[in-house]
Amino acid sequence: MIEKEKQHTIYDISKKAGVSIATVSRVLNDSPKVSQKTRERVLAVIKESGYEPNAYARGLGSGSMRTIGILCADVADIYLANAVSFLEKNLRQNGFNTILNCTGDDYKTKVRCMKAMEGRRVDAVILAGSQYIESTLPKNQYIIDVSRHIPVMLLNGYIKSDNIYCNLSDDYSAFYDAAMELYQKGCRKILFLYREISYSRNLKYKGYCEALKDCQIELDESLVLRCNGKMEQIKSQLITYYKEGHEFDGVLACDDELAIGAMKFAREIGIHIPEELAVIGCNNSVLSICSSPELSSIDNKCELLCINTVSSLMRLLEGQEAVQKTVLSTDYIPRGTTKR
Amino acid sequence: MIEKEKQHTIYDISKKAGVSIATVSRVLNDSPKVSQKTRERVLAVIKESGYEPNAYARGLGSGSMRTIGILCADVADIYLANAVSFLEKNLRQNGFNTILNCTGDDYKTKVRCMKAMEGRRVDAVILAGSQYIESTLPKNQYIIDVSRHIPVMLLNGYIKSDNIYCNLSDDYSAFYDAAMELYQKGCRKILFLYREISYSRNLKYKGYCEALKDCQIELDESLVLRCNGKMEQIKSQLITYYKEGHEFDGVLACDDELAIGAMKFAREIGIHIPEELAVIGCNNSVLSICSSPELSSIDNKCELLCINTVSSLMRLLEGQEAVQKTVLSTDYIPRGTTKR
DNA sequence: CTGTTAGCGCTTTCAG
DNA sequence: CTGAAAGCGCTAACAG
Repeated sequence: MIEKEKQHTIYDISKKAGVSIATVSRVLNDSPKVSQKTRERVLAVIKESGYEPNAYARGLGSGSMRTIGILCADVADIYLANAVSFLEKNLRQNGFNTILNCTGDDYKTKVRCMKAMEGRRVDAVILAGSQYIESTLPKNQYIIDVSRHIPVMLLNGYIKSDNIYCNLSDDYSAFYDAAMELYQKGCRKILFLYREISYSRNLKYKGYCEALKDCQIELDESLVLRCNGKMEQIKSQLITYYKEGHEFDGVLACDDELAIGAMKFAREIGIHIPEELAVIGCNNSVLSICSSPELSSIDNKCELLCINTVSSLMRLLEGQEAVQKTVLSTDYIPRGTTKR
Repeated sequence: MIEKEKQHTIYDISKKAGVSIATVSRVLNDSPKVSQKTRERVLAVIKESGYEPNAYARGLGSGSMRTIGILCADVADIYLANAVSFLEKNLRQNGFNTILNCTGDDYKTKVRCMKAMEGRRVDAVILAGSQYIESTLPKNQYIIDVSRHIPVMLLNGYIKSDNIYCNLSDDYSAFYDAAMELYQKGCRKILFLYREISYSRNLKYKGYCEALKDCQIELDESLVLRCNGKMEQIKSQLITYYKEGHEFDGVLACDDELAIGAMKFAREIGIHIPEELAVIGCNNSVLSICSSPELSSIDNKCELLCINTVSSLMRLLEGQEAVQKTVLSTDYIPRGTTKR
């Protein structure tokens, strides 16, 4: 273990440049009230010594370390990975760093991480993914608590409360339209696949139900199936389900992995896609173009959602107003699994 | 915009609990020299008021905010997303938060982000992915500079220098073996697909070359192809390449997406996989099981790499020694694209 | 334009 | 076991 070299402070710089620390601070913060000459001298010293201002001290002094907290269930999830990537890059362009927490689905962990973000005095927190919205109001209190201090941005979640700002994709319409699409392709028994109950899942489900209703198909609850785990498990779960005697000619899945799991099930059983079974996924992830036939999916405009979120946030942080709820419409991307 | 509620400080707590701030601080840091009674009283006040200690101030006082910086090219990349997910969860279990920067491939941005991490006085930085190692030594100076202050952990990169610790998968052997596998399946013209030149890519390439040599196949440089972009672009790039008259009966790709791009090319042209063309990818990502046939791939033990990295780091931060270079062997995962 | 100085909220000796 | 007080490195009035 080598000896840590001590890092320079503003005092070192001020001494070397022959000015006060205030002047150095002004230079660091691009204050206009520094003469060109002084500024240059200070900058030269800074460059030469490789000085980086201590962010803690800056944060303490100014009340902000220009940091945003992002919570997501797991960045290993493709959709969330994309979201975090867009968010982080956007935030950094605006001069903010991001602290990331992958909280998983455990409620206690979510709450703990959220509280910890407060301790770190982040300037705002972004909750990415609808997993953060609990079905009962009191369980959402942990979000509202934080919003009393700093803005909370929800990505694909909605809570109506002060200082909470929501950007979501129109999952309801997306699934209404997708179910309609399947109906028009001739499907009459449409399997609805989901993972966890979540705010977003419920909207999707409602869209699905409403479409069935409008097509005068009675809702068959046995066609609403919850799946867990990775591809292989999804597949085998469906095989079991099928062998129990359930029949279906269409699949509407809450994410692309579920949809591909269904395709793998079909291949194993010998059901033809799209002739005997049409499939629509969601998120329009890279997975959808890996399979063959390629998977029809729903593009929920992740990037746009993220851009909106960051720009709202920047506005808020500058003391301006922002819209509390923005719903973005989605695009249906037809591919091979619905071709007939 | 609502009024930000002012957050509690250690003074509020000390006043309410009728003790000095030093005592509160001791309670916060689990110091043994506080009487049980006092501790309980203080804890009660803390809980009741929802107080969270200010991390900046803590960092300033103690010299550490228990934060690790992670740089990666892009978390939207499946492999890196997995790595970041494993790293973050592991770090948090050890009481560390992580600041994430998706730097992209631009050298200047990498350097800037690395310097910024110093300013934030992170306790260490982890460079995830071999994109951070430049081919010429002076360009790696920016990494060495930081390592003078804090440990730098490389994931899939190697620089021999003090206070830099490297965990890598054995890409050389992985690709040597994979090329051998293709040879044994009868391939004689093996296309090597890569994206950027990187430390890892070079090892893979060496493995490929060495295997060819041992099989007494002369290296055909026209079979070493650099691809860019997403699946569609990879596919069309290969179509062009093929139409230019290049022939090959095997593909060895530096990541799964490239491999699947090759599969899509083959499907479009009408080349049968695996009969006429065998394909091996790398990373054993979820993509490899989405395609049909499923893609043979190389499992490079991402999780193990991350666990090792974090545990080395924790050891270092406690002042203990750690191994400077650890190479993990990989697993070849045979699937449908190499079945003959 | 520049310097002085009082915090920011916590940690950490040093006394008691 | 507990408290007082000196920093930690920077920001932001306030004076000049």
